[in-house]
Amino acid sequence: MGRGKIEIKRIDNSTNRQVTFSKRRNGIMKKAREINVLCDAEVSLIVFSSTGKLAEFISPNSTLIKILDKYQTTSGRKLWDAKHEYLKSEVDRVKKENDSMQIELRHLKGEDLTSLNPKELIPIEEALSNGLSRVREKQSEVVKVMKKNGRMLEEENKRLNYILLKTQQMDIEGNGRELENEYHQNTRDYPSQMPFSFRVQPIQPNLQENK
Amino acid sequence: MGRGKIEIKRIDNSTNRQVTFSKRRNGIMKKAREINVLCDAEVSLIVFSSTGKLAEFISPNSTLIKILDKYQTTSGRKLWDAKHEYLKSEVDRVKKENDSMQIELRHLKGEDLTSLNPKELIPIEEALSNGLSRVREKQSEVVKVMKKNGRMLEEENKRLNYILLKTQQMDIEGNGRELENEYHQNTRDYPSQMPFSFRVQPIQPNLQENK
DNA sequence: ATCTATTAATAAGC
DNA sequence: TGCTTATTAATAGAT
Repeated sequence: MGRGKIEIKRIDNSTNRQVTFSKRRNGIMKKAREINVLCDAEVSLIVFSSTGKLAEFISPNSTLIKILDKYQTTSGRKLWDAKHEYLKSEVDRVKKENDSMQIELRHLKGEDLTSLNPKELIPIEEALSNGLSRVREKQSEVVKVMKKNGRMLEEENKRLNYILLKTQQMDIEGNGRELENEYHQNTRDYPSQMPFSFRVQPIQPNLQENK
Repeated sequence: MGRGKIEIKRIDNSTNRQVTFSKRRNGIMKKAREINVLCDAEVSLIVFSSTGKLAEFISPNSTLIKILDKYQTTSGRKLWDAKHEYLKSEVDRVKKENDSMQIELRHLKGEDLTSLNPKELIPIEEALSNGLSRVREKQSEVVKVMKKNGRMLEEENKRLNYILLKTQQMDIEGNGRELENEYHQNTRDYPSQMPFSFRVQPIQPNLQENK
C-alpha cells in the first residue's frame, strides 16, 4: 500500500526505518483502538522502537494489569513471581471460604433450598431451631436484667412518690381514702416503656384495707 | 476499506462483530509482525475477544516478561508492585467479607450473642424464624412428594383395609370400641420418618366419650 | 509534515 | 470459518 510494494524484512536505511516506524506505529495504534471499539475486544499493545521509544495502547475500559492477569489464567503462562502466586492462591482460598459461607448463610435464610435433598434439610432445620432457641434464651436474659433494673427502679420510684404524697397529704388532711385515688392516678400518668408483659402490675391496692 | 465505510463504534450484531473481530485480529497481528520485522521494533500485542478468546503477538526475539520489564522501567509505571499491592488489598477485602459473614453465621447459630444489645437480637430472631419456616415449608413440600410417591398411599391403603375390615366386623358384631384400639395399634407399628412438627396428630381420642 | 499513487485491508455477501 | 470483490484505508516514496 504505497507507491511500490515492499518486502517484509528489516529496513536497512535507518532514517527510512524510523519514518516507516512512525507511520506504522500510528497505523497499528489506530487498528488497536478500532478493534477495541468495534468488537468490544480487550487490547494491550506495547511497542518499542529500535531506539527504545515506547508507544502503547491499552483498552480504556481495562488496565494492563487486568489484561495480564487474564492473560496468565487464559494462557497458563506465569508472569508474576512466587510471591504473587502465593497471594493469588490466598485470594482464591479465601474466596472459596467465602462462597461456602455464602451458601450456608443462604440455606439458613431459607434460600436456594431446591438443590437440597430431604436429608440435607435436617441439619439446617436443627441449626435454625438451635439458633432460635439460643437467641430467645438470650432475649429472656436481657429481659430479666431489664426487669431487675427497670421494674425495681420504677416501682421504687412510684412507691417513693406515693409515700411522699401520702406524707404531704396526711400532714394537711389526715385522710387515707383520697390517697388511694391519687396513687392510682399517678401510676396511669407514667406509662411504662417496657413491653406489655413486663409492665408493672399495680401494687396490691388493698393495703389500706389492712389498716 | 470494504464494500462500504463503517463508523468506528461497537458493532451491535453479535455475529457480525465476531466476523469483523476475526478479520481485524488477523489484520492487526500481521501489522504487529510487520512493524516488528520492518522496523526492528519490540512488540507485545495481546487481544481478548469479547468471548474471552486470547490472541497474541510477541516479538519472537524477545519475551513478554522482558517487554514488560522494559515497559516498567521506561514508563515508570509499576506492574509487579502494583500487582502485589492489588492482591494484598484483594485478600484484605475478601477476608473482611469473610469475617462479617462468619459473625453473621455465628449469630444465627446463637453464638457470641453477649456482645449484642436487645435491638440487635431482633433481626437475628426474625431471620431465624423466617429461615426456619422456609426450611419447614420445603420439608412439607418434600413430604407431599413422598406422599405422592407411595409412603402415604401405603398408609392410606392400610387405613382403607382397616376400615374395610371394621365394616365387615361391624356387620358381624356391631361393636365399635374394639376397632379403635386396633386402629391405634396399627398406626403405632409404622412410625413416621417425618420431623416432629409434621407427624400426624392422633385423631381426637375422645370420640367415644361423646357417645 | 504533506501529498498521492499504489497496495493492503476489509465490509458485505455467499 | 473461507472465498470473492468492490470499496475504503494505509502507507511508500517523493517533496
